[in-house]
Amino acid sequence: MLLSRLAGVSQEVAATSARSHKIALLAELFREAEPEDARIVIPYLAGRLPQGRLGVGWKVLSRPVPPAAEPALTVREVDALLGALGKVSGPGSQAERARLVGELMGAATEEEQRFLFGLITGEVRQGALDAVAVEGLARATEAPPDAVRRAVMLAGSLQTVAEALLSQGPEALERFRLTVGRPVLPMLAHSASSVAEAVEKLGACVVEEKLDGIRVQVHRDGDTVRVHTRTLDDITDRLPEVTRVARELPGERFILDGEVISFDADGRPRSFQETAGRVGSRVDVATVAREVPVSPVFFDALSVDGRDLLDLPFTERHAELARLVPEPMRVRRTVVSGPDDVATAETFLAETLERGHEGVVVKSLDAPYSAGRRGASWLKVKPVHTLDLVVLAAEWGHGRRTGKLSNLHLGARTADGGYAMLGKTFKGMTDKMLAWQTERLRELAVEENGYVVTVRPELVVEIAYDGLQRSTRYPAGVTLRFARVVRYREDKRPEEADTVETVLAAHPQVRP
DNA sequence: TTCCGACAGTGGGGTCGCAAT
DNA sequence: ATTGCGACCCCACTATCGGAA
Repeated sequence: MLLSRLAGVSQEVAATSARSHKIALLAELFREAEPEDARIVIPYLAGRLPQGRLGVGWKVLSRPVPPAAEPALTVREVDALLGALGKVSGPGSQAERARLVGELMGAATEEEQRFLFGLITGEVRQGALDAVAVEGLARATEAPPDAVRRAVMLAGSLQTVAEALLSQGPEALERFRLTVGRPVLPMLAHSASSVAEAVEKLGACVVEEKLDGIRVQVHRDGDTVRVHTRTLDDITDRLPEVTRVARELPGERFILDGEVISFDADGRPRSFQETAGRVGSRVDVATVAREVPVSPVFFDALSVDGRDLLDLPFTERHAELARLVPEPMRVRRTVVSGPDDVATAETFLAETLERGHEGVVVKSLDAPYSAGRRGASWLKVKPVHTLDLVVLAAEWGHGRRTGKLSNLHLGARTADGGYAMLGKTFKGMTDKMLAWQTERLRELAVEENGYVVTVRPELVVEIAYDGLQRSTRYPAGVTLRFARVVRYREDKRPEEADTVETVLAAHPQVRP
């Protein structure tokens, strides 16, 4: 198949807003693809590269290359070139990668260049990623969409399932079963604004502490242990403690779901930054493991002794977990009988926060383990802090926010009458707010430099955030975690905004 | 007809590792 | 040694479509 056909469909998909039409367009192309092309075409149209990241980014791709006049590239040629690109390493590799990119781009037409750029930078922006591609694939092969989704969850990738489906038809789906050693997509939680709201939605439920660490899926098959992240990367080698723990548990074959986190000498959780830094270290793991040891804490069991537990209610999965994993290595929890018993949940949340944790996850007692779309049976609840800050500058947006001032630079007052920037946010704005702030900030503009428009510090905005963290980037030595706009405070003058001092005082455990 | 779940898009900060300067 | 870049961790929120109620 020619790359130009693919790039053309991608454009068509981007041009329509109707999901049903996107699915129809994708299905048509998938039907055309030869089985050998499917391996490439499916992920490309889902906006991903089969070989993952390449070590090539926006910087290298932005160098202009004269486009080819006529489309001639096949998807298989592109795949071969990108495969070679991903393997380049060592001294001189950046130049070699740039050369290969130039070669590829020079063989592509203008439309193909645009598509390749989006594909490699991960910004396809056609309004159709995995979920829509799954629908298209189901349509093309006449397989039930739910069965395809489940197979994708079990295979951990759309690509594997697509290849099997297109070459063997719908019967191929039955071969995708839960297998110890092969990671599956993890079940995720939605958000609720209070435990009362969460318990109201779920009825009888269990409330578990939410640890601020790294999600892990641990597979043990005899002496072999593998540890995977939320995105299914294999991080076994970085976590010798987890391997040791898994080998000592009284079971030969199992899959457990949990979190790794580092505790200090007093048993209090260290900051996310400390845990993440430790887990991210690949060099001299033995040393960092002594300095910042991590502990696995489990909350679910997907498979025990060859038994697939995915479709069992949570209560039964947890019973299996409890047989296998002793108390301190399980997440603390409490059972709540229903909305009449919210007080139990609230007390548990307060205690959990007191112990230094992030919040809680409220889970339905009878829900199966599912990464598919079965509604929200896990709901996380975290405390939200708010501040009144001053807009110091704003950045022009991209994509659907082109022409709008989007990303706000947020400042708190300092003792000397100035402002210290605490971070940025683009979250929480409605289209109406976006239009309004673009107008208003333009009036206040004093300087424009590339994407950044500096303004007179007059606009006060209420910001919600999850907590403070240390920063080397910002002048106060701290920054807001997950800042988002709540509303503009036109009733407030900048002199009434919060100060750096009050921000720091609200988070005594975080020091610059 | 209205409501609501699922999805895509829009980016945030931090840390690590590697190559280039 | 320091800097720049890319890969991955963590993540919130809104708009929109389309099926469920």
